[in-house]
Amino acid sequence: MKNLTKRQSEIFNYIKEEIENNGYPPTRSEISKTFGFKSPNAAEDHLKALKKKGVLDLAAGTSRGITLSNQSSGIPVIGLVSAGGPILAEENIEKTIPNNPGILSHGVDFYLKVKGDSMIDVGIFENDLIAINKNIPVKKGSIVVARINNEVTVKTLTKISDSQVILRPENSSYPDIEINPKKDNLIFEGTCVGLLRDFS
Amino acid sequence: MKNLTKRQSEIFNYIKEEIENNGYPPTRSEISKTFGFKSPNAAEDHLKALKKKGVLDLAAGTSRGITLSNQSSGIPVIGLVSAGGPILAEENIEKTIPNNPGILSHGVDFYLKVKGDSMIDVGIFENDLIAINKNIPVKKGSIVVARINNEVTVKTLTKISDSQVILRPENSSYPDIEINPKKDNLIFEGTCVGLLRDFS
DNA sequence: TTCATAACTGTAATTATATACAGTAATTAT
DNA sequence: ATAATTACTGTATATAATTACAGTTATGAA
Repeated sequence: MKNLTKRQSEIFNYIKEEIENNGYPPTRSEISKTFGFKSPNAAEDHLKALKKKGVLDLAAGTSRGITLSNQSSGIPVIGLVSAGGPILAEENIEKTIPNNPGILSHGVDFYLKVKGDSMIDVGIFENDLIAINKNIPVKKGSIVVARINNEVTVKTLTKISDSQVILRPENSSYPDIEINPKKDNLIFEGTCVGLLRDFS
Repeated sequence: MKNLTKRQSEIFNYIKEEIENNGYPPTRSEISKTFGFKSPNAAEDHLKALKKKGVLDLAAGTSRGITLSNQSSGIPVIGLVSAGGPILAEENIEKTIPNNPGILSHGVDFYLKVKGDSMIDVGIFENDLIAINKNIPVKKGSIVVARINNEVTVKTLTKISDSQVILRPENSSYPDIEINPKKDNLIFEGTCVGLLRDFS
């Protein structure tokens, strides 16, 4: 995603939503009407810019011939997170899978491939994909993706205060993790909103 | 689905595939070209028929204004199965959720909402949705949806022969179920190919 | 037998849509 | 300082697309 401008993001998201809601992409006129453009050419220019940046494709001479490119229509699956850097950095993205609006009650920003057996008591197994929303405020009882001193882990958040955070593995063989957020570097990467398992 | 004719099914499936492949529905001309119609009106007639039968909707005056109706674009979620009758009967369908091609490696014919805790050792919990494919031949080791004397259950198939079938609950508190297919009425409704859990 | 439905051909007209060209103004990169 | 990019207005036009009307032929139901 080659940094869209603010305006380009707005246009792009609108197109995405239209496809989701109507089942087909908007025309230049519809885009113009929505954003108050007085000329359909404003929309045309935006489409060309978005195409140039690789987030969509245009079929020439075709009404509503807008297709979102794979990278932009899919949701990234994060495998192993390399230390440092943001979780959604290119090198962490194992693949992308199609967006599936309407299946889960919350939006999904990315999927995380589960490593280890620390959450088996709540039915989260190795290699399951857990759906993560970055924007839901983390709260007690939620299953969260936390980064503790640059190590990423999935646990149940059982206590959260200024001086102490407790993360519980849902597996009786593992002890709780107690963190002092003033001493340790703790970042919440998101909340688990769903789970996907593929029996292949 | 009010029994489409053979031809109508062909047209309908074509439209479905086009949307999936291109990201937007076909025009009357494109439909006509694909099926060899010499008049775009042949396509128009078909679209009207398909609309009348409730499987799609048409936006007037809108190019490519074809949307698949929910029932036809979604995959049924089966809640409690009433005794007798086919599993996909109207009264068993709790809701439908959007199709999500590309997420699971196998096709999904329906989702079954899990009742009980008999499969928790393999991470299948109450209220999870398990994705079922009706056409994969059941085999040893698969998690299957079986109907035994009209009762529907989800278990691991551990033995299958002419004289004996063993279904194993994945929970040490429950004993294996041994069935004599010659005596008991055993039907395999499908194989579990995936799992979906919504943390709401 | 007659009527409705299905599955088309053929023509035509309105309107929906893509898209080029010529500008303007502000911002950002070189 | 200059060029490129962003974000538009305004006009125009070819063509893409919907959709109505008038038929034909075959099939199955009332």
